[in-house]
Amino acid sequence: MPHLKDAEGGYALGVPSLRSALLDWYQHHSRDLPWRHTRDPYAIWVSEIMLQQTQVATVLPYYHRWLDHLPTIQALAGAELDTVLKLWQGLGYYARARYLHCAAQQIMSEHQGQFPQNYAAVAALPGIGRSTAGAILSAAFDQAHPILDGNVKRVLSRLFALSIPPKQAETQLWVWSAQLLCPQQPRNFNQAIMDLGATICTPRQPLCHACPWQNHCRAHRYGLTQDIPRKMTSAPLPHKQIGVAVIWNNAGQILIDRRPPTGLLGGLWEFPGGKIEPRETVQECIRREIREELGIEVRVGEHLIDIDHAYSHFKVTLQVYYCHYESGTPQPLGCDAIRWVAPADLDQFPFPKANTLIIAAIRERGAPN
DNA sequence: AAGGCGTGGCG
DNA sequence: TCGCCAAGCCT
Repeated sequence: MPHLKDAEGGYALGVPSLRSALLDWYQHHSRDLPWRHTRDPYAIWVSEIMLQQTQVATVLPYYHRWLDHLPTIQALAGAELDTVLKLWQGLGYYARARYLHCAAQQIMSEHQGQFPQNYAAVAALPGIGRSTAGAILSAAFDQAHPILDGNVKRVLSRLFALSIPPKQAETQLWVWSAQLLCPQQPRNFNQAIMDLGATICTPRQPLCHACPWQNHCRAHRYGLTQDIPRKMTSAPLPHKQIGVAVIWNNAGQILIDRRPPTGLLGGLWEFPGGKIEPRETVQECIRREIREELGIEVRVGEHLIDIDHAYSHFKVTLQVYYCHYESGTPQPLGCDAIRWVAPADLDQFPFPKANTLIIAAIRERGAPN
């Protein structure tokens, strides 16, 4: 298959020359990344999961710390979920950590503790989709499976001057990625095309003068690199007001709860609270939420801090108040678990980012009067 | 099959 | 301050 057609079917690109140009470029311009120094499928798997929707610089410290604490599939499978989430704290998209944990246990029971080497078995593991399966199998075992991450989508969209958003052309992009993939050097080719997207074919101000595919690239030829890939228009994010309670008891402890095991921030600990309803004061909201979620009565005291935070699909303002426990026995009505914790022990639990700011504010303010 | 799902860096 | 974007997957 010597040539590829672009989206309109009107042009042809020479596959052998594209492959060799990219592989030659990669020989001198590859990034030195820690997961490229190993063939251990576990380490490569961990890196690929961490790298989903997350940049290399963010992943690096998490990657090293993770492998220090959980160096093998067996270690991960035997760890507590709290330990796993604590190692993941701050990386976001926490389902990734839950899937890693679950998949490790699955590998222990179904694959004798050995990471599977065939595509169907790998893609069947939770958290591993088509692209991550291809990335792991090509990186660890040099198997010829295509990948399609954000880098590859952007590179191919420009190479072929794709006129619609990549989201609407997934099938076409997969075909291009598979047809371009070099069957003799799948590991190097997949790593190379990702490096090309990360260092040359960047989202803004691509460095076309240094690109091995400059003379093949339709977007560059037509002066469209700034306009491709085309982006979907998105609605503005809703903004919610949340009342949050830092509830103290007479022993100087604070009440925290663990969120339900799935969904937003699933399995993480937090300070209890909830959405402020229309025509409701923050204080009323907090008393109501604490009654509904924990079954206890509290007195709302001094204001601690307001925290603005943006999630992937909405924004929040957390209005945080010190509260005092008054009556009732705390029960996990709207959550997974609850605990009274000394302020010094809060660090032991996995909290989402916005809640770590609350912990810092508690440390500054100290206990209420 | 769209929408849910975090966080940090950038212009 | 704000919106956009980054090595996607699951339901």
